[in-house]
Amino acid sequence: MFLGELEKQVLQYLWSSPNVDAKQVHAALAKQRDSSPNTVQSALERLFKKGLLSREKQGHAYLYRAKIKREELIAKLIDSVASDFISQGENSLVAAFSSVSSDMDEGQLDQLEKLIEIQRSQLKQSKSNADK
Amino acid sequence: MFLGELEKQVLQYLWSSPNVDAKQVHAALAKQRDSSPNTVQSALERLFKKGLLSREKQGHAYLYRAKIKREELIAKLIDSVASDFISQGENSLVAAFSSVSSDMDEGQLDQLEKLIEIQRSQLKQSKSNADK
DNA sequence: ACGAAAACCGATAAGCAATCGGTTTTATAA
DNA sequence: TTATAAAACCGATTGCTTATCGGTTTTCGT
Repeated sequence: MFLGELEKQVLQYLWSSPNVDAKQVHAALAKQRDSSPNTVQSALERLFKKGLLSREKQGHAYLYRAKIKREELIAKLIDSVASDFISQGENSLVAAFSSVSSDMDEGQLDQLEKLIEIQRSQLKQSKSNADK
Repeated sequence: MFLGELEKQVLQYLWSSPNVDAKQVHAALAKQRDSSPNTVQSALERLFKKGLLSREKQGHAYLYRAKIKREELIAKLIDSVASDFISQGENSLVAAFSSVSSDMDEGQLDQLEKLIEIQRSQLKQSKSNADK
């Protein structure tokens, strides 16, 4: 999955302001880039076709929302670039991590361990919910 | 940074067999893809220009080697896709992992924690070396 | 210095994002 | 209900990048 520059900016904006129409997106992006309203429209349509946005008509215009959370998208992107180099069987997410970890210092490793703990407790949580 | 399909295959092969010339790369890739020798040449040149390969003349031909380890490349790719969505100040690698961790199960989290330990001991190692 | 081998150049095709003008569709207000 | 303004949609164009190779130039060894 590849995203162009404008598409990324659109997504960023939609995460911060969900349910906006093309006009509003264009207005918001005016500070960063000088594209015509139609160009922004096209990017929204492209993202919609790619399944990254949902939309709902409101009067004349569609209101767009990101269909995926920022973190989920990043995870997907990571998986897509990493899995090209990771063979079947290897777990690509863990393997990807082992690729990255060599650039980390102690503080970062600490943070990471905290994240793991958080993740563990969330798993416990959803497990007990599943058990009713 | 974006790599095409042939470029990825070339890199993969060079990791498994460093110091080979274009002819050998072409021969090796014949099983996976039906490209002319010149096409493979071009891919090698492109990768060389991108700084991903080094080479050294041996007789008529250059022998190519990957300039970067597989893990390092994956780490770079991850950083490049993730940093687009991560603001200054956030540490993008750790943030990227927080994005990925929600897709992980307990076993993966365990593996991950082991990797962190390994990484920690390597840091200690290089630290004591630095202290002479 | 000759000839074969390999590198390099240039042209072409294909795919995709960005661009935006122009046309069609559509929601509302008269 | 129909006119009209707003927005969606379509199509063409540009620019960038990989893949593709044929053909030419360079280069090394004999």
